[in-house]
Amino acid sequence: MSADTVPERATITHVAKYLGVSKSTVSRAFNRPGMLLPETVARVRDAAHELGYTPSKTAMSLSTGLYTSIAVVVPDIANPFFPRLIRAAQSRANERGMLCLLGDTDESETREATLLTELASDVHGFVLMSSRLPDEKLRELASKHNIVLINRDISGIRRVLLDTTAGMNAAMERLLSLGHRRFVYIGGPDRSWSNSQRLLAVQAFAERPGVSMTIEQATPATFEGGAEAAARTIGSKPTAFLCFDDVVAEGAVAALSTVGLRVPEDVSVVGCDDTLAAMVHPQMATIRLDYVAAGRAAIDMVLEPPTGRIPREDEGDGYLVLAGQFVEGATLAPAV
Amino acid sequence: MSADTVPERATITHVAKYLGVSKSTVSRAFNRPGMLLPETVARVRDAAHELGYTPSKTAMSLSTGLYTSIAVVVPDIANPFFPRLIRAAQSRANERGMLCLLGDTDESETREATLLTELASDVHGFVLMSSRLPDEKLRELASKHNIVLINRDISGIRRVLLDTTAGMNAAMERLLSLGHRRFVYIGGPDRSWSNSQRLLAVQAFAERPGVSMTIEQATPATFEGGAEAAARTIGSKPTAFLCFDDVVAEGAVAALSTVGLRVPEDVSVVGCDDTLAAMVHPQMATIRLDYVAAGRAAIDMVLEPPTGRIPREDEGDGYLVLAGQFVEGATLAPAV
DNA sequence: ATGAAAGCGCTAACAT
DNA sequence: ATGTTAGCGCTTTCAT
Repeated sequence: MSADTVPERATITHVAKYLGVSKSTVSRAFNRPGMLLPETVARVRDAAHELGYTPSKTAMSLSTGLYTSIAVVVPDIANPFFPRLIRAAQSRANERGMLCLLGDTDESETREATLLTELASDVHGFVLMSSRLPDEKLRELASKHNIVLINRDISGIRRVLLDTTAGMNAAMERLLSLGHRRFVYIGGPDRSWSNSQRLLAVQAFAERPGVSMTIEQATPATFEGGAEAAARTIGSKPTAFLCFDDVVAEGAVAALSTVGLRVPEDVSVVGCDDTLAAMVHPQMATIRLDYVAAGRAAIDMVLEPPTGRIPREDEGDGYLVLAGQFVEGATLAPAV
Repeated sequence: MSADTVPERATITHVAKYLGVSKSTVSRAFNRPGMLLPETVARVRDAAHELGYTPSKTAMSLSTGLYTSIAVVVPDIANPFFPRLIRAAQSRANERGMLCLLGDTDESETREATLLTELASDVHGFVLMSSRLPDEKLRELASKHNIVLINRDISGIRRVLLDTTAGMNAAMERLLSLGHRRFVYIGGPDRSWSNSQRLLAVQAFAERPGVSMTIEQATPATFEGGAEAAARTIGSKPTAFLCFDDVVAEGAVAALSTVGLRVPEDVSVVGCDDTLAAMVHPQMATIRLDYVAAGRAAIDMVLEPPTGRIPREDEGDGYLVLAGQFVEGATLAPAV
């Protein structure tokens, strides 16, 4: 416990010498035990255990050209949208014998690009969550590297999409049946795929006869941004708020309360992504996403082509849409 | 974009041949540019750029014995306590030219131990956040590997502690001055250092004359667990709740509301860790932690001894306590 | 069934 | 200032 030097790490050579066998034998005892006498395998394994030998993945990778980690890249790990996705990815990666290298780009495009090229020669592939890179850049990168996208819809690049359209529609339908007519949508990041997708659903809904829809953007898409955006919409006397995500939605609840409007008695509020909804009071109506399936699928996609082959554009494969589901909450009530 | 094969990755040899120089020259152009003619450096860099050459960290590590990633290990990345810590660590690691390998152990002791030994030969060191391993096991591992702990207090092992004692005391003092006398503490995970620490503060406070303290445990330490635990304490007619963390606190708020008690009019509630507090309404009083300092410090500690030297037990060094701060919220009011 | 030797991409003495 | 060589820990032909 108070050693001043780190004990030398046991290598394959140590084990080989210790046993008086060749390095190949030791290697095979782990990778191709079938090639060896069962008894030899046992002897090697025992010795390895005794000496505390663990194969160096670094050396293995260099020798085989096969890499054991997958880089998972996110714009901001503290955004509650990502942790569950990451957990699912990491868990699946482990099941498949892989490690996850985490890259937080701090919302920076250049940081993301740098990360990609720097890591390219040392990972099996990439899972890019909500990438901030432009389409063309992503296309270029995907042609060189093994890349899977989450929540970016670019044809020709393998991707998994957490689609909230159906969930949003269900939520709006429900609000309509509760008598709501004057809606507000508090949007999120401009360039984000999730937001454009949600916006589309909302705009289509706004075409309904008798429905009015005020659109405001939360900048940034945080609690405070949501609160400010919500405050700006109060003039339109809305009775129902749809929000980019749960955090923005909580901000809206706070802003409404500030001007004396209670949720759900006076105004109904719906969040999205189910990040906070189940951990707040009153429980928020939201759109639930299948984070586990998404994270798993992304990892399976990166692992699928042993070589980082990119599917041709016309292939239906390499493309997965997971539909989010509307879940009721205590933030919903009949329109006043 | 629809290539069926991955283009061969450029290596140092390609660049060397392309330029008609030796591999050493290419290597030096990147690592010891001072040794070369400025013009040579430029030529090499241009060629490298042209060929799309990026040095392989894998090869570099194998050659130098220096590893470029730090393993960050957490029991559950979806627990909101960790993401900000991870972000800070990852950001600091980047500043120092390092990568973060993420390990989510899914609360499993064995998984954690396995991860440690498997990764040991391929990373520079480990940051173990809220490790679930027993003290002795941790001591043993720390004697072999370069390990830094977050929120585990084991003498002889370098560690950073997010101490909430002062913050809890301030919170309790504040509640006392608001006239509260009948308290409840909803505790968290049994074996957790954070919980024992909080429990200690609470128990000391309970000694105050006139103060009553009911202690109940949230199992698990989630929204639901918090709600159930809170419900069990209502018989003691408490007016103030202290909770293991913000999530548990929100659960308590929900449970109180179920029995018709409003926060803060009837009961005051204080959370901990500031994970949710600023994103919910009403804003929760909580103990704010310096996640950035903690994450940074942990990385700096792993990086500090170029060799993974463990400080002797009597060294004051390798030990950092960061005191959390009580922050007011809208969940506080005078006792009824 | 096992061993010997070459090589993965890079760095670090040791020349020159 | 640059080139040569050996070697990091492992896998993989190719022998035996």
